[in-house]
Amino acid sequence: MTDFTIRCQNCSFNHLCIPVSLNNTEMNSLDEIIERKRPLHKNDQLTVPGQKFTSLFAVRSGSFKSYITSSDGEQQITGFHFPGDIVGFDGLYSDQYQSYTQAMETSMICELPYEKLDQMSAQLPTLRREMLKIMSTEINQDHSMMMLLNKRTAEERLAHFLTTLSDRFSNRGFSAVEFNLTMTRNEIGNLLGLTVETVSRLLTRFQKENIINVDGKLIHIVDIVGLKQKLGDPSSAVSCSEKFGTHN
Amino acid sequence: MTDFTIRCQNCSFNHLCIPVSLNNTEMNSLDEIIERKRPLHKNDQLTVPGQKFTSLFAVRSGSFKSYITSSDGEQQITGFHFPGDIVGFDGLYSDQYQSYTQAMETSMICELPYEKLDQMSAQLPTLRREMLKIMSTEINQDHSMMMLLNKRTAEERLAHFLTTLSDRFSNRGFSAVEFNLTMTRNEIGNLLGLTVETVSRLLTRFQKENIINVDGKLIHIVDIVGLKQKLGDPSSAVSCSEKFGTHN
DNA sequence: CGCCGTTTTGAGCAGCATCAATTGAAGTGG
DNA sequence: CCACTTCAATTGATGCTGCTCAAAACGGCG
Repeated sequence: MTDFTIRCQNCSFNHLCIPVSLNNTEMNSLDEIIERKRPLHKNDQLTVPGQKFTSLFAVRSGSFKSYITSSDGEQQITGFHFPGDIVGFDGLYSDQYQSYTQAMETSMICELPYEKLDQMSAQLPTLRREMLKIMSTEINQDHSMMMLLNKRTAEERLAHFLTTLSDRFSNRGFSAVEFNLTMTRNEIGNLLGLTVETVSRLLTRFQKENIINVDGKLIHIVDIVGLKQKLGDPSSAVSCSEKFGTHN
Repeated sequence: MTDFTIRCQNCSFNHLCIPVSLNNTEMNSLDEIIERKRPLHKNDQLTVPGQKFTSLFAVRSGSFKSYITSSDGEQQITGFHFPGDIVGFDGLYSDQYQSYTQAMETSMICELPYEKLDQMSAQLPTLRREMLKIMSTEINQDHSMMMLLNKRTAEERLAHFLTTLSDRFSNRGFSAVEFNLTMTRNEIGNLLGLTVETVSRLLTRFQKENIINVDGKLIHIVDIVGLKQKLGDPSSAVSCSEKFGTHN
C-alpha cells in the first residue's frame, strides 16, 4: 500500500512493538510484509466481530478502544491501545475477530498480514517467540485486571488507571504527568466496572486532594506519590503497567 | 520419565487438547516430547511465580486452580483447569511463570517442554497455529470474564459459573447435570468477585427455586433451562464456555 | 446561536460485603 | 477408634460503597 516512507527501523515505538527482539535483518524482512494504510478517523472500526481474521495490527499513531458486546446489547471495553500496541489476537481463536476495535481519534496503523507473518515465524525463532510473548503479556494483564475488578475499590481502580496511563505515555516518550484523555469518562468507567458518575466524582475528589489537576480531557498529575498511595496494591504481578491497553 | 503407556492417540481428552488439529504423524511426534510425570497430590504446586518457565502442561486427570497474588497478599483465582486444558502460557511473558497452579485433588499432567515444542512448531504449521489459537481462546475468555465481573449481578455470575462447569464436564464425557465441585465455595467466590457467604446463599436460593440440588460438594442440575434463564446474557462472544478454566 | 453529547453534582437506595455465631465435615494424633 | 482440632459452609443482622435517577452546566460543532 502507500508507503509513507515509514519503516520499523526509524519508528519511535519499535521498542514496544513486535520488532523489539528482532535484529536488523529480521526487522527488514518484517518491513517487507507490513502494509501501511491510510489513516482511520474517529469512530472508524478497524475490526468488527465476525469479520474474517487476516491480520494483526500495530497502532502507529492515535488511539483505539477494543470492546465486546453481549447478546443483550451490553458493551464491555477490553482495552485502550496506543502506538506500538498490537491488536487482533482475538481473531486467531476462530479465524474471525471477536471484538470491535475502534479509533478514538484520527489514527494510523501498520497491518501485518497473518499468513506472511506465520511463514516468517517458521524461519525466525525470535519472531515466533515474540508473538507468543506478546500474547502471554496480554493474558497476564487480563489476569491483573481480574484482580483489579474483584478486589479493589473504585478509588483504587481509577488510581491504577491513571498511573498506568502515565506509565504508558512515559514509555512512548510523552509526558508522564500531563496528557490528554482520548476516551470519555463513560469509557473509563466501562473498562473499570464503574459508572460515569463515580469516575467523575473521583476525578474531582483527586483534584480536591491536590493529587491531580483536571481540565476537561487534560489531566495533570501533580502528586504522583500521592496517586500511587491510592493503589491498593503497590505492585502486582505484571504491574498492571501496559494493562489498560490489552492487545485484544 | 515413567511412561504409564498413555499416548495422545488414545487419550480421551485429545479433542480438547493440543493434538486436536494434528494428524497422526504429527501427534506421534508430539508424543515423543511429552513427559508424563507422577501424580500430584492435593495442594501440590505445579508452577509458582518466579519459577523459570520451561514447559506447558496439559491436565491429564484431576483438577487445578491458577491464581496470582498481589504484594499486599490478596489472592485472585484466574481459572480452574480440567483434563485437556493447557496451562503455563503465563510463563512466556518473562520466561518465568507468573501464577501459582495448584492441584485441587490428586491429578496427573503431561509436561510439554517448551524448547522442543517450539522447534517442532517451526516444522509444523498446524502446531504453530494451534498454540496461538489456544492462547487466543484464553484471551477471549478473559475478556468475557471482564464483562461478567463488570456487568452481571451475583446471581448471574453464579449461574454462568454453573452452566459453564456443566458444559465443560459434558465436553469431557462426564455428566452435564451431576458433578462434584473440587473447589470450595470460597474459591468460587474468589473467581467471581463474590464472598463465600453470597455464594452459599445463592446456592441455597437456587435449590429453593428447584433449579439445582446441592449436597455439599455434589451439584445436581435439576432445571437447566431455569438456570440458563438466570444468565443475564444468553450468549456472549466466546460463550464463556470453557471460560472458567482459563489457560493461564 | 442552538443542539446534542459529555460532564458534573446531588439525593436516595440497594445489592452485596462485613461481622458474628453455629453447625457440619474432615483430618490428626493419642 | 474416638476426642480434638481445623477448615468449610450456612444463616442472620447490619452497614456501606457505588448505583440509580434526576437535573443542571458545559463544550464542541454544524
